[in-house]
Order: sequence, then structure tokens, then C-alpha cells
Amino acid sequence: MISRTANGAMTSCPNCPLRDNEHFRDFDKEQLAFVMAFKSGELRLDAGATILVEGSHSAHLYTILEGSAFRYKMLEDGRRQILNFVMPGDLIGLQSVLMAEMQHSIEALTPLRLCVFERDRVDEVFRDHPRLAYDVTWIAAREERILDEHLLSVGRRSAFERAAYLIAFLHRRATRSGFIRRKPHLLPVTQQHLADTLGLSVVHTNKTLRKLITRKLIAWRNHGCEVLDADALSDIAGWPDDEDEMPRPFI
Amino acid sequence: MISRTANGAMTSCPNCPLRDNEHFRDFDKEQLAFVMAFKSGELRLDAGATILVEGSHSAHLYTILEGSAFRYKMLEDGRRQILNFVMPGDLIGLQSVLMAEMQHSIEALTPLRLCVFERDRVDEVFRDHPRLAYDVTWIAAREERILDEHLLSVGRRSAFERAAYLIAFLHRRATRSGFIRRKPHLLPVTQQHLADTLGLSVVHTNKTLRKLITRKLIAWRNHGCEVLDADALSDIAGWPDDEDEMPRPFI
DNA sequence: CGCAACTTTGACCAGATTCAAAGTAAGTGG
DNA sequence: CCACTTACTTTGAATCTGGTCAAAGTTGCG
Repeated sequence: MISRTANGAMTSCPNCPLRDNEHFRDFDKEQLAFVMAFKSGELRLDAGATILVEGSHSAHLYTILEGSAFRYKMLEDGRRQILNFVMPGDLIGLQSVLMAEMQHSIEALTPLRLCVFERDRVDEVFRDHPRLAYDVTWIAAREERILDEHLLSVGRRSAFERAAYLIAFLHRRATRSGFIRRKPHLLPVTQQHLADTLGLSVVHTNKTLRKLITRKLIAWRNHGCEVLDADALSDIAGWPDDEDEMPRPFI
Repeated sequence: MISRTANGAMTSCPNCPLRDNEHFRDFDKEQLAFVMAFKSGELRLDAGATILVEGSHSAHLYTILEGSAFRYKMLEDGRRQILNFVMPGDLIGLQSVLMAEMQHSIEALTPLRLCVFERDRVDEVFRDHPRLAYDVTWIAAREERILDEHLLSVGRRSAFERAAYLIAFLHRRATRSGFIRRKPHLLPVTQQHLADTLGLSVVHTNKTLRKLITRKLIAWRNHGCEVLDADALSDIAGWPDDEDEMPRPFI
């Protein structure tokens, strides 16, 4: 399950690709040493693979190194709600480490490369590395903030505003996290993914996206959405700019 | 602003009412001593008062001792989404302590009694009290989990299921936190509050609640909802029981 | 070439919103 | 104690947003 060499060598923390990204904060030497020791392996998964599943009790915590995934919940009859997307630098599995079990599943959207940490060693982080513990809490608070905004969106924005918000949101996160590097800016999602995030049917999602396409704010490509005017999308949604964002921590 | 005696004496931590509640975990002596020193005062607010406001940068962190409040966000044109309700034992203001500023507001639903902590001393928690730092993270993860479920509800449940879920949710939290003590179980909310949580209009919320009333699952009283059959409500929503819940931490 | 997955379109329907107005209860000041 | 106000709940009617169903069009892939 944990491949160290199969599809390429394991990345050592000092060479971590996240380290080159100005949006992430630097570690000091001691933290770096600890995280290197804390990291117990690397995991590669194909697109479509399930990383964590609702009801399970994972022994691991992961940081995304490369690729993207999404968190979702399902009702018994199959209705699915995508809760959030996961991109490089994001931490997953914290819920299953802190609480009894996962209450959502996570599926890879693209091929994925993950850092693996042992659940049993999380105590060490809190005991010996207050700054890293603080960062873990910060990361949890950030997820909360994102969910707040999604809830506002699904609860109170019209389908059109909601779609604009979602694409602007994904675009901002994808560019800042380094998930998307070069133009054109392509988000690798199907309309079904967007529908399940927006709380809409696929049919209506399609019709709503068509309006954004007509206005030349996005274009639809083979299995993906090209973002043409992210600022206009944020404007439609009334979503603030958040320019003063500080470099964010990751583990 | 911080009253120590005005409307009754300040509660000392060893006599904290939360301590009597089996659903909350106990502190050991050292933790208790620290929290006592960490607590810098007590705040009493009237129903309807705004505790924290979007865009502000609070110098405090609060734990609810008594009463209830709600977190919400608004769009520019006044549309409001209630994100979650806050009850005894809940921590508020963490976002503004960790990040630059609040991105939601909090308003008292009932008269409120809060423990006040200084933002500047949060570092001490992480530096010297790993167990408490862990608890703070746990509390953040719990909020995330609640938001996940709300998002599923607003995005994918029908109005009827959604209303049933929300009332079952509020009821479970209210009874476990000690916010509601004796029968009849009355939730002090208006239909406008429920509507803004459900992402529905007041009119449609009223019609939806009426169905629950007809089925004798709830009754509507003066400014409040009486819960008659919480289990039936959870069933309608397909919301799991969560019986094996462990005592939870608070600060 | 042909299947499988995804996107698009149209017709019709249901659930939810809006608007308007009336009913109810609690609270206030005379 | 009553009249008046305010806040909240209820109802009906008209309208609209978004859902469902069905079918066809695309694209990628083996």
C-alpha cells in the first residue's frame, strides 16, 4: 500500500515541492527534522481511488503532496454531497485520528501523491512541538472557515451565484496550492462533481454553467473547466478578495 | 463589559456547572489550575446581543457557560445563513484568534454567560498544556464534523428531512450540553432562525414545520419549538444515532 | 468500430419563493 | 386594565427556480 520506490523515489522533506511555494510558510530546522521523522511513507493513488471511507477508523494522517481529491458524504439512497476539495498542502484524516471514526469519505480526483503519518505519533506533535500543534489547529480552523462559506453558498446563493462562487473558489485554491501551474487554468472536474458540490441536479448545473460559458467567464473542455475570468466570478458571487492572505502552515 | 459581580458572582472553575455534566470530561488538578488562571473574566449578555461581528478582530476567546447563541454569515443584500448554534461547553472566537479576523458573526439567542480568555495567552496553552491544546483541536474538528452534516442536509435533503434533521440535532445538543434540562424540551428559536439555518424561506419553513406538527413530532409554543419525538425526527432525516459518544472536552 | 462516460437539450412537473394580508401573543404606556 | 404596538406565525395565490424524465449528441478509449 505504501510505495517508496514503485513509481519514483520518495520525496524527502527538504526537497518537498510545497516548500517552493510562497503561499506556504517555512519550517525552521528543528521542525523540519521532526516532520521528516514523523513522515512514515508516501502513498500514490490513481484517480478515482478511495482514500478514506465513512465509518472506517484510519491509522494514518495524510498531507497531499500532489494532485487533488474530494471529501463527501452520502445519504442511504445514494444522494451525494461533496463537502470540500483537497489540494496540495491539505491535511486529511484528522477527524478519524481525533474522533472515533470517519464520518465522510475521500476520493481521489486525479492521481495523488500523499505523505503518510502515523496516528499513534500525533501525541508527540502536541507534546513536543507546540508550533506544529498550533498549525494543525490552524488548519482545522481554516477548513471550518471554508465550510462556513460553502454553507452560505448552498443555503443562500442562487444557482448562478453559487456556481460562480464554487469555480472562483476552486480556481483560487488550485493556483495558490500549486495544483494548477500553467495556463490555461483547467479544473479537472466533471459537471457531476460540481452538481454534487452545489447541491443541484446535473441537468440544472449544466444549464447554469452554460450561462457562465455564454458570458465567457469559463469554457468547458474535455472533462474539465477552464477558468477565463476568476475576478468576474468572485464578483457575481459577492465573494471577498482575501488578498491579504498570509503564508499558510502545512505539516 | 466584563462583569464580575454585577449580576451575580463569577463562577470559579472548580464549581463550573459544566463539570457536573456527564457528557463533559473531567480535568486533572493541574489542568484545572491552569484553566482557572487562564480565565480572565466572565461576560453576561442579553438575548439578541452581538458577541462577535464579521470583519472584527477579537482579543478574546470564549466558552459558553450558560445559554445559547448562533453563528451566521450574511450576503451584502441581507440574505442570512445561520451556520451553527452554540451551546454550553462550546468554544467561540477561535477563528479570530488563529486567523486575521472573524468571517462570521455571533448573536446571543438567549441571555448568555461566557468565560473570557485572552487571545495573547493561547500560545501558553500550546506551549505548556499539550493535552488542552489537543482538546482545542478536537473541538475544532468537532465543529467541522457538524458543518459537514449541515452541508449534506442543506445540499441534499428535502425541506422536510432537513427540518427534521435540524430539530433532532438541536435537541440532541441542547439536552447533552445541559442547555435544556427539564421537560418539556423547548428550543428557544423563531421560525426565522430555523429558516435561515435550513436555507429556506420563512413561509416554506412554516409549511414544513406544520407537517411535523401534524405528525405530532413537534409542537409550536410561544417563541419556541417543543420536541415531542426526537427519535422519529432522526429517522426521517436518516441521521445516525451516535450513541457511543465519549465524554467531550471543553476548556 | 463500438462501448462507456459525460454533456446537452427539451418538455413537463414539483418544490420553494414572493407577495399580500390576516391572525396571534407578548409587551408597553396611558 | 385596556388600547396599541411590535414581533412572530399562518394562509392563500401567483410565480419561478430548479428537478425529473427522456433522448440525443460528444468524446475518449479499447
